Amino acid sequence: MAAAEGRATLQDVAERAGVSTATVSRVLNGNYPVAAETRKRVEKAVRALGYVANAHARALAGVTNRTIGVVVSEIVDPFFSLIVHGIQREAAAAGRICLIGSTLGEEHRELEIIELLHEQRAEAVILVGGALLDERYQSKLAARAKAMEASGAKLVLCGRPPLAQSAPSSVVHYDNEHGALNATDHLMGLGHRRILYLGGWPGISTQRDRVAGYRLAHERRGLRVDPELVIEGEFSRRFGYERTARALRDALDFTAILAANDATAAGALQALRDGGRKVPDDVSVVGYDDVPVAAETVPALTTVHIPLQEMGRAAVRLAVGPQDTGRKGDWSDEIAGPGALVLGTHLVLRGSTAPAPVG
Amino acid sequence: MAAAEGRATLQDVAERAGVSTATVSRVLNGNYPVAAETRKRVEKAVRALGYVANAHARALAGVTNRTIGVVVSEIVDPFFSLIVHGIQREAAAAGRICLIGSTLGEEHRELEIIELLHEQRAEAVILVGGALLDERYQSKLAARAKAMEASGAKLVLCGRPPLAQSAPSSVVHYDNEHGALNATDHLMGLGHRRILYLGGWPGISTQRDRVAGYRLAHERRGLRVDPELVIEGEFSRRFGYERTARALRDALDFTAILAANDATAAGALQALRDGGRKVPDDVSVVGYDDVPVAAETVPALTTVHIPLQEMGRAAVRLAVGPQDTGRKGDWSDEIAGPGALVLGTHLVLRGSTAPAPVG
DNA sequence: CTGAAAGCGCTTACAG
DNA sequence: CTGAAAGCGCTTACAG
Repeated sequence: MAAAEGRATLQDVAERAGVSTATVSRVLNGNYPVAAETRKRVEKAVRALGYVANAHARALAGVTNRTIGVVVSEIVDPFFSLIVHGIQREAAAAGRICLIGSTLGEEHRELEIIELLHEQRAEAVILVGGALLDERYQSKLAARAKAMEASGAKLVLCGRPPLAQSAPSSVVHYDNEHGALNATDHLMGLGHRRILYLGGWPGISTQRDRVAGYRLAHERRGLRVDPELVIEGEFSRRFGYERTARALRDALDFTAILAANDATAAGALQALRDGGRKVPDDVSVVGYDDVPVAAETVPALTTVHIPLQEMGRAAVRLAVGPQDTGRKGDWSDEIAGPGALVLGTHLVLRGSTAPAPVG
Repeated sequence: MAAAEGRATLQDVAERAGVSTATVSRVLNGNYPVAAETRKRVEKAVRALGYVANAHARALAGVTNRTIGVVVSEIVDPFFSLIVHGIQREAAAAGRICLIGSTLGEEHRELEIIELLHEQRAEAVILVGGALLDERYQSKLAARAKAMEASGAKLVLCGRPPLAQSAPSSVVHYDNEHGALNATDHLMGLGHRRILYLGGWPGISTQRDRVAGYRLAHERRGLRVDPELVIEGEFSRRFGYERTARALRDALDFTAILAANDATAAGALQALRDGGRKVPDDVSVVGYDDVPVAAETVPALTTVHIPLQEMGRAAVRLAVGPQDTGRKGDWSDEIAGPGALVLGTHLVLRGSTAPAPVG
C-alpha cells in the first residue's frame, strides 16, 4: 500500500514483477494472452506500488484517450445543466469522461475553449446551446472545425443549427422555431391578440429562432406584429421581472406574454403578482425550455418542453459513433445519417394560460 | 488555412519554417529569446498548418497540464452546479480547465472517477459535496489520497469534513451542523415544539451533520427529539411531497418542518397546499442550501444560505496555490494554513415561517 | 539566438 | 506466452 516516492511507472511495476514493460502493459489492458501466473505477479506489483497509468503517455502512444470535450455557457443555467446531465450519462455508458469548459457567459470565448479542448486531444467536442450570430465568428468556427476533422476529432453541435460553409460537424438540434410557433398559436387560440414577446439575447441563434416562431404565428393568421410588443434583452429572471413591471407602469396593452425562457417567465410572473394582476385570469404567461422551475412557480408555467437530456445523449452518440455507445440500434440508425438530427418539442399545458379576458 | 492531412506536429511546423523543433517550441511558449525574424517565420507556419499543440505530449514532457479534476454527484442539482460554477470561474482566472466527472448519484463510483481523473494527471481533484459514510470506503479514499500526494497531485474536499487517518488533503467546508441548529432554533423561537425533520439520505455526511444540528437544538433547550419526527430518505422534491402527504394522512402531530434541502422543502410545500394547510399560518417550513428555487416557491422559503460559489472558488485556490490564482492576498492567507477552511452559513428569513399556531 | 539529442511513460508490431 | 525496441510529440538542459 505504501506508495513509492514520486509516481510509480510501468517500468517500476515491471521491475518489481520481474517482467518486461510490454507484459505489464498487456495485463493492464487485458487485450492479449498472458500466463495466469505472470498476471498474478504483475497485479500484485501494481497494487503494491499503487500504480496509476499515465493517460498522457497512453494517449501519446496512440490509444484514444476517451475524453469528450463539452463547451457550455453557464453550467448553473438548468438549460445547460440538463443537457450536460444527459451528456454525462451517455458518456459514462460509453466509458468516456467529460472535459467541461464554460464561457461563463462570454460567448466569444467559445473558440478559445474549443482550442484548449482540442489541445487536450478530446476525441470530440460538443458545443452546447445557441450559436453566436456573427459571420466572422462563424467562419472562424468553420475553420476550426476543419482543423479538428484533419486531426481526427469530431465537432458536435447540440442545440444549434449546422455550420454554414459545409464545415464538418454533426448536429442534434430541436425544433426551436416551431416550439415558439406552437406556443404563440396556443395563446391565439385562447383569443389573445396582444402578446408580448419578452426577453432573450438577440445575439444568439436560440433567440432568433424563437422570435421567428412568434412572428410566423402572427403571419399565419394574417396578423401583424406590433414592434412595441417585442422586448428583447436577456434570458434572465431579473430581466423578466423588470421589463414586465415597466410594461405595467407604461400601461402597455397586452393580455399575454411569451417569455424567451422559463427564468424570464418566472420573473414576469412575479412582476404581475406584485402589480396586482392575476395569472392567468388577467394575463396569460408561457415559458420556454420546461426546466424544473416551470413546475415550481405559482401558477405552474405552460411552457415549451425541449428534450434536453435526450439532446445531450444524442450528442454523445454522434460524438463516439453508434458502435461504441454500448447500445443496440435503438435510434442510432436515425442518427447515423448526415445532416442535422432534429428532436421534437411540445407545449406543456399548466396553469399559467387561460382564455383572454373579454373586453 | 488548409489543414494538412493528419494532425500537424511540431516537426511539420519546424520543417515548414526551416528551423528546429526546439525553436518552434520556444516561440510557442514564449519563454525564451528568439530572433524576431525567426519568430515571424514560425508563426506563419503555425497558422498555415493550423497547428494545435498536443497537450499529452506536452504533459508527458513535464509541463503540468493545468487541468483540475472535479467530482460531483449530479450536475443538475443546483447545490452542485452552483459550486461547480464557482470552480469554473476561479479555474478560468487561474488559466485552468476543468475535467468534470459525475457519479450520477452512485456515490460509491466516486473512487473510480477519482482514478480516471488521476490517470489524466489532473494537477488536483476536487471532491464536491458530502462524503459517503462508510469506513471501508473512507480508508480506500485515504489510500488514494496518499497515492495522489506521492504523484504530486492535490486532493481537495469541498463541502465535506477532512479525511480520517490524517490522509493528505485540503478542505473547504461550511458550518453545516450549525446551520441546522440555527434553523431549528429559529423555529423554536417562534414557539414550535413539534418540528418534523424531513428528507436526506442517511449515508452521507451532509445529512448526518444536519440531523446533528437539529438534535443539538433540542438538547440545548432540554427537549427530547421524538423519533417519529425524524423521517430520512432522499434529498428530493418527490420524497418531500410524498412523506409530507403521508404525514398529513397519518395525522402526525407537527407544526413545522425542517427539510433536509430546498428541493425537499418545495415538495413539502406543495403537499401542504394540496392537503389544505396554509404555510406559514398552519405549518412553517424551512429549507436548506438557498438555491434559486427557494426564492421561487410560494411562499418563498426561509432557508439556510450556504456560500456555494465561494466554496467552489476557495477549493480552486486550495488546489492551485495562492501564487497561481492571479489574485493578491485577499483571503489566500486565511486559506493557506493547514486544516479545514470553514465558511459560515446563515439563515435567510422569507415567507415560509411564522409563529406556531396557538392551541 | 539556435540546434542535436535525451527523455517523459506508455503501446505495439516484430521476433522469438 | 514474452521481450527488445521503435515511436508517439513535445520540452529542456547542454553545446555551440
